[in-house]
Amino acid sequence: MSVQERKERKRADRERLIVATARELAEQQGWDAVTTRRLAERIEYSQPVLYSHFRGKREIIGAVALAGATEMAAALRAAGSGADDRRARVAALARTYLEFAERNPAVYDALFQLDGGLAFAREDTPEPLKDAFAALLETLGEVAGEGVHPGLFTELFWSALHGLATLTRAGRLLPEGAEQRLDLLVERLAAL
Amino acid sequence: MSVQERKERKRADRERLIVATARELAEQQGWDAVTTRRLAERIEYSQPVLYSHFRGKREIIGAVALAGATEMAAALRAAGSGADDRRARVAALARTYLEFAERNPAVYDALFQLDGGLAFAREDTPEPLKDAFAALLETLGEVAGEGVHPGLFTELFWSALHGLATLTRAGRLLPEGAEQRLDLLVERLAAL
DNA sequence: GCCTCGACCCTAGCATCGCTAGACAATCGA
DNA sequence: TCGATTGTCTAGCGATGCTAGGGTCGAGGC
Repeated sequence: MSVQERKERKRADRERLIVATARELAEQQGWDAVTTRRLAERIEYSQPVLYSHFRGKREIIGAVALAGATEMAAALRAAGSGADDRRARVAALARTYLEFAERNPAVYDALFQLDGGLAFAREDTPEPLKDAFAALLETLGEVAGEGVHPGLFTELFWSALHGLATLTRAGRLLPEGAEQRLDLLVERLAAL
Repeated sequence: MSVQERKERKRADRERLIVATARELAEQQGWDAVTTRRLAERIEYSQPVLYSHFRGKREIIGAVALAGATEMAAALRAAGSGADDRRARVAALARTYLEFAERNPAVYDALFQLDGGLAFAREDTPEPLKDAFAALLETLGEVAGEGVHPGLFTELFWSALHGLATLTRAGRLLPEGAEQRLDLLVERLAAL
């Protein structure tokens, strides 16, 4: 069985390599540059190998998204840990979210802009995605305010963050006002 | 000169036909289905004709976006006119925005998701885009609150709307809570 | 130690994409 | 009426996602 195991390990390694390479390429040159040919060349295999791991490009994007979600959840949890009062915690959370989006645009796109074939807001939603939302909920749930459903409030706050992230990166909002918009968001939306 | 004029008129007609057809096709089957071949076939001309009007597919998307922006601005202005108090006006504005996004997903994508080669938040931003933002500003500016820059507040509110629109349509948010999220947004963000 | 068989991977190719060159036809001005 | 210009089409280029089919190489039985 050792032979079998070794093979499986190599396969798993290669799959991780594919995902990591796709992410790297996407961050460097954008998702448009992530073609199956280029990706295959970078991992030093032929194209069909990709299709032995994933159904198609969509699934590769989905895999990058899942890996990114795990990372994002961790970052969001780390953000609030240092702060003492709720206001600072919420502000840190929001700032961390926007920073993550800015520093990992390709991953952010894979998560929320592109079609990675992932299910959202459902029973069969992959665990990392649920967990990332849970990370938001942990901090935001306690500033939802009297009689407001924590989940619903988190969805709204998240939407605002998502809007800021995407519009800023697409050049629809100038980066200059970013800090002020963030302050205003926390000030108004959170029930402190 | 009449001959010249007739030609120019025909050209302009055809250009409008291209934009309208692209929009129609995109709304029916999504932007992926809007290929230069299919579009050419629908307008009953060959592909190169498209390139005599537009530099490429990007510009066609941009043209659809501009037409949509004009329409959106009109819808947003009409939204607030009926309401008497500021709260109702803001709520109507937000509802109209989200409805427009839901009913014209392809146009909304052309405006804010896809690359139509348009300049935003700059001097040379096309008039329709500026005007759509101005329509938001007219209603939202007066609920920005004491000492808050109206433009900045509008940007934030817009971001929230944009986040709600895109996340809902992408299946990231369930439509069930839409009404409550909208109410909460208006309640919290606007200084009434 | 050899030989068979199956897992693995690559070459080659398909349909489709955005875009363009060059030939052809129609129309205008002289 | 003829030449030139304008307009349009056919055909094709490179690139895309994806797949079929053949070949290679190593594991396991004798």
